[in-house]
Amino acid sequence: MPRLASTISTTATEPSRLPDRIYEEILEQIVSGKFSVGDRLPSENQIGTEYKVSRAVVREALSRLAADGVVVSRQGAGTFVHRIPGREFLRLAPIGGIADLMRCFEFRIALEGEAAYLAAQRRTDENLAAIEDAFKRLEEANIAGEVGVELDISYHVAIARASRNNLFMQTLDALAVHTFNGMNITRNLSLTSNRKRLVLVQEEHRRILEAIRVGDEDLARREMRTHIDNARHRALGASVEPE
Amino acid sequence: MPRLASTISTTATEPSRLPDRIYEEILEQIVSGKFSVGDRLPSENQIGTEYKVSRAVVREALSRLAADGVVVSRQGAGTFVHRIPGREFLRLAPIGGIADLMRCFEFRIALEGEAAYLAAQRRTDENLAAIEDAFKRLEEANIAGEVGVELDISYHVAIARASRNNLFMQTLDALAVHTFNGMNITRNLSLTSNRKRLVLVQEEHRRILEAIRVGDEDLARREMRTHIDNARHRALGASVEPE
DNA sequence: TGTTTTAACCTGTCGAACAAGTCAAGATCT
DNA sequence: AGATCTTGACTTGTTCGACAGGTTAAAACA
Repeated sequence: MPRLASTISTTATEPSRLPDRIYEEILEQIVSGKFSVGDRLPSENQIGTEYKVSRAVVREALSRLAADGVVVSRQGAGTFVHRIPGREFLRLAPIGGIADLMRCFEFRIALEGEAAYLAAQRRTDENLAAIEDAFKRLEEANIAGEVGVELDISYHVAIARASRNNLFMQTLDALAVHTFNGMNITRNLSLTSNRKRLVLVQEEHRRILEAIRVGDEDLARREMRTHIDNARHRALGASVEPE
Repeated sequence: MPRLASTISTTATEPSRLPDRIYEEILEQIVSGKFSVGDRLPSENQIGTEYKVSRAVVREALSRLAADGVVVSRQGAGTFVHRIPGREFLRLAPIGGIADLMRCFEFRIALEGEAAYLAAQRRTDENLAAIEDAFKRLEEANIAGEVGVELDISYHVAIARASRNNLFMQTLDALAVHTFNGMNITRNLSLTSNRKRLVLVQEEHRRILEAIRVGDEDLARREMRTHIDNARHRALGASVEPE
């Protein structure tokens, strides 16, 4: 049975009420993987001793975690981990052939279009810097003549992150293999058949980035949807017509 | 200054822990309009006296309401109403509080809007019949004064199915499980008190259904997005601007 | 060996006490 | 007379101890 850490975090953003601190400490321990679903937490008295707070404070924190569905308490037995937030809520079945790939593009148009909209609305300077960094790395891969699929994914993930809604991030993660295949096709073909195409793709990336930079939400959404729709056509043009 | 009601609800579905009961009682009072934003609640001791519970129980309940953003407590001054959620909030019993609920709504607007678009484009006669069946069942539940979360989900799932893209289905299915896992379904009864709202929601459902029937893709998307956005506002209600 | 009992431990609740903070009324100053 | 300061009552935040009700594993019993 893992023990909770024995000191309260001293980061500058910690809340001022003790129950709020203990809530976040315990939550962090659970999210970071120290406990699995079904594991029993230390007793209220033990937590109070470790963190040098009274049992009432611990109870408030645990009460909130219970309300969040993260733990369940059973009188006499203890408090158990019930659900770990932030863990992936979605696992997608493996895709089949071309038709599935097309469906994946279609899904990404909805998902990433909206993520770009929210990114334009909410991005922080850090978020923007991460997108710019990914864009720059893509630029370098283009110049070096490398495929850069993973860099392309990084660019898209940075935008999903800037949406500041983890559901978008997690869904994109679940789509990773599907996304990889789609990007792999389009970037390989662009490399081998037409360098002009890479320039075009990067221009689309640049347009999305600019819309997010200036905070034009509708434009960001539109540019992202167009970009993925174009990618769909690029992949489609390279393959046999689907059923 | 209005006083809280002096008895604990005796409905069959009340939670078993006292702090949970007090939480719901106070929340119900706030949602039902007994307090306005900025109003001060009775003191902890007063609430404890009225409900015949100890102050520790009251504190746990208020701590949760504070975490939901519904109240703010100032040491020495009292506890004040900060935000009044809509009635829908009572039903949804957000896991992780208001912020998580908002993220979920946001995500659904993106995905279900697009699913409705594709459903309008692609639905078969069978798909349409399934949506109509779900709609009819919702109608019957409304007439009978029952509220079926599962029926509502069924309606939305039937539309996602008509998109004929399994990624939408899988994702919304996972989201429903994620949202309702551990959800407190005990507040369904609160919804029966507002028939006007049920009529309004069902009209929105009907509009989506019609758009899908006639194959108007953009209208279907728009109506679905509006429907979920409205649901968001019904849940979150009027509020003081967040920090 | 299977069943029952028991003791240690756990969460749920209560109540008292003290610390820190708020705020309005009264006292004091200009 | 108006502005400022002081004070006391009240409030929330936290600690502590006690008891009630429940769990569970070990010990006792048949």
